[in-house]
Amino acid sequence: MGHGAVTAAQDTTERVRLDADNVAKVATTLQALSTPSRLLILARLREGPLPATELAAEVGMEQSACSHQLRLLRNLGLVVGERRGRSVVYALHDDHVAQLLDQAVYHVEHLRLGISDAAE
Amino acid sequence: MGHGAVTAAQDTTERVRLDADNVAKVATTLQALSTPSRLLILARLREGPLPATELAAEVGMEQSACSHQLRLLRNLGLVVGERRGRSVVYALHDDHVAQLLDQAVYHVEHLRLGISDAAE
DNA sequence: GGAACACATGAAGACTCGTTCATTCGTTCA
DNA sequence: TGAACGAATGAACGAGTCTTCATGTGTTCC
Repeated sequence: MGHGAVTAAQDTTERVRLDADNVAKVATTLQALSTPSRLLILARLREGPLPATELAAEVGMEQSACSHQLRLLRNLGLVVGERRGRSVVYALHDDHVAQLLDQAVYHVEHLRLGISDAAE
Repeated sequence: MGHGAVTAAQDTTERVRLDADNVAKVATTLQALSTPSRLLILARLREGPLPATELAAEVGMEQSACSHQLRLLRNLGLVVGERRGRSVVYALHDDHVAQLLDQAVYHVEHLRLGISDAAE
């Protein structure tokens, strides 16, 4: 069963390792999760694959805007798109993506927050 | 228990829930982890509390730049700063922050990547 | 009080990002 | 082939972000 994969940073994991190389990669990847639109896209795809147009409709974006973000997510290896007829069906690339999503949401929701948010 | 699909973050977790309200909060918080400078700051603090100036030195930032980012992280509730003499000692606010960091790094490192990164 | 240190803050500039608009490419079907 | 649909692309504009420079606030010690 779970050979740790899930509980992720727990037993499998070493320390938080951030060599100057990794930092950029991690930052870039996490930036993909740092915008409402992309977050909605990923959350929707987490429930299952979907053609681009339907996806755009469900997250309330214009087709073009959604396509731009999908390209970004594709380039980062977070989602994949496969042609099926005249549609392109998108899906999460990995289970790591799904877990990253889940855990991120989980921890953010459970942060003891005195958040002001307005960081001006 | 395992109602399948998710496995999410541990067993405590429900589905990935992203109401329009949460999305903004999650996105904003994750954005704090989406920049090399802040990622380095958090990673350093994960090893233990540190006065602001030493922190800035260790991550190779100017005092001012570091202070700006620390304010942002403080406003998000990710770090806390406590005055001790003429120094202000910073630390991660929560264990959730530490785990979020660890798991994010873990998953990003393990993503099966055909990443191009250059997203143009 | 005044000097020296530690940190915070404001303003400004370069840069990046996300959206929209218009157009192009690819596929299906009559 | 040509019309219609689905998706990708490029240019461009407004908005936000991160850093630097200069200055302000708070604290310690003489």
